[in-house]
Amino acid sequence: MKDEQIDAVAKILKSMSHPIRLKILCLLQDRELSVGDIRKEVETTNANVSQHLNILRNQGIIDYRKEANFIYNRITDKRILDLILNMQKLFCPDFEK
Amino acid sequence: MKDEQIDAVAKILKSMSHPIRLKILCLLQDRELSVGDIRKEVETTNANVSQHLNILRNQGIIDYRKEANFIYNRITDKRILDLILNMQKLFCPDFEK
DNA sequence: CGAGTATTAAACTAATTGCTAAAATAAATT
DNA sequence: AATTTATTTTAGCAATTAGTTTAATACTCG
Repeated sequence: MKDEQIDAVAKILKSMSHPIRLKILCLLQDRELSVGDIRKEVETTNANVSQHLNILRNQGIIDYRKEANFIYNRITDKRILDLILNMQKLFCPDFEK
Repeated sequence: MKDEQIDAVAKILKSMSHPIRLKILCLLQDRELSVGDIRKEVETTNANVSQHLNILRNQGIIDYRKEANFIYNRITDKRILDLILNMQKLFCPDFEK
């Protein structure tokens, strides 16, 4: 890897390396969810979820769609889905896909 | 992924998400290197390299072997090698293996 | 042993991060 | 229009992290 690529990948990993954000990404693997949906799973405040989503958005990992007064989030970067899948295979002994 | 697994994986990602540490891991993909060897590639101080190596050691990602007054570092966790390979494939368009 | 090299540890500063609470925005419902 | 629901933004604080410098340790070789 070139230095630029290393910096870019490190940034991506950094944005994924917070437990709440990693969990959000896992939850969004196969569906889209609103901030409130996520909050129910993650045990924190809406504001906090919103902030973490923002970090993932700024990194270009997720995108959203507005419907009524809900915002539905989904993963846009196919490579992230691939990476998460790989991590599940590697680090979760009981993972099957 | 279970919450425990998420926390564990997040910790691993965090330890890999610093540019210097990610570069160290790339350098160690197929060989072992001393602190001095690494410093030459990474453009920082020995003390700084040493600190980063320590973080990776504490995370159980790398191990070392002592010979004379050199310490040779290598990656011990096969899964990390796998993960790095996957990241190279995903994020480095020109990567072939 | 003593000089030189490699590595680690400690102390400190500066910068970043994570979280909470509160205020602001936006849309739906009454 | 006022209220409710959902989300975002802001400000502030505590905690963590990164990097520099300095000192200490470990080992080799002459």
